[in-house]
Amino acid sequence: MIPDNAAATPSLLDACAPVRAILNRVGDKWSVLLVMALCAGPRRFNDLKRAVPGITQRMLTLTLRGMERDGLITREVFPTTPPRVEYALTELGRSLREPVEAIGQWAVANEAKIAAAQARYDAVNG
Amino acid sequence: MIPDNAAATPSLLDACAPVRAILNRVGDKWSVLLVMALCAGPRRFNDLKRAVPGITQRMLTLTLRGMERDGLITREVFPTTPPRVEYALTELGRSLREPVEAIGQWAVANEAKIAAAQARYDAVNG
DNA sequence: CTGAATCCCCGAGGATACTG
DNA sequence: CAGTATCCTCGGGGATTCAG
Repeated sequence: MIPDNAAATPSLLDACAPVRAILNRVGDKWSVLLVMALCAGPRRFNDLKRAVPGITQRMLTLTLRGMERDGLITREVFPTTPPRVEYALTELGRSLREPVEAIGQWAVANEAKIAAAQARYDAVNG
Repeated sequence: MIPDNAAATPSLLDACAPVRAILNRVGDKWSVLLVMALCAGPRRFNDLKRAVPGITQRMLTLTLRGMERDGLITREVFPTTPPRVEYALTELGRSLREPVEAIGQWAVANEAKIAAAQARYDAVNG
């Protein structure tokens, strides 16, 4: 529960509300992997399942649903037999790649520094 | 557990390993709020606790520890009575602000689109 | 004041089986 | 093929208490 003084300091938490919603998706392991998997073009359900090793059907469905709800991907059903469903990034979803890749490049660029810092920290502490 | 065919498709998951480590921190609610709280300058423990409404002592401690281990912040102890500990962003921590703010600006810029997409989705579905 | 330690709960998410 | 339904566990994280 938010304490009583929340109204006195709303700026930080409230201002970040929409940002955090995005961060929850961006920080989500499966979402990021799916965005990357969909960069090349539309893909089918089981195709994505194979492209993202380790994901379960459940999480694939849930993540795709969430991303579709956020308008990041589209879901197109072809009424064939067997059924066929294609997922594709929307313009919005593609535009998300840029800032996400900025984070990714920061991570790659500073990977060594972070590893060194961790090694230093672990050496001093247990 | 990663399935046996992990070795056959290592690129996607493995290439993202360091990135995901960062994303776990960037996507972390408390980490982001702490980075923002520390932007203005060094702050003390209880000062941060007040600045980030809703955070518990436990999570504040754990998050600060993690960020210190990653080399994002420094922890300086002043052997006074009562004890006094100041936390501050490192150069690395400050450099993280840029890509994080890129995400933030994307979120703000596309907030309306996302809300609209969600409203559309919710109108069609339950 | 700055933590460490403890308890506990709840929900994300994995495994499995079933359906249109 | 593309999901849905069900069960279950595992750990993140909140509340509380103790310590230096």
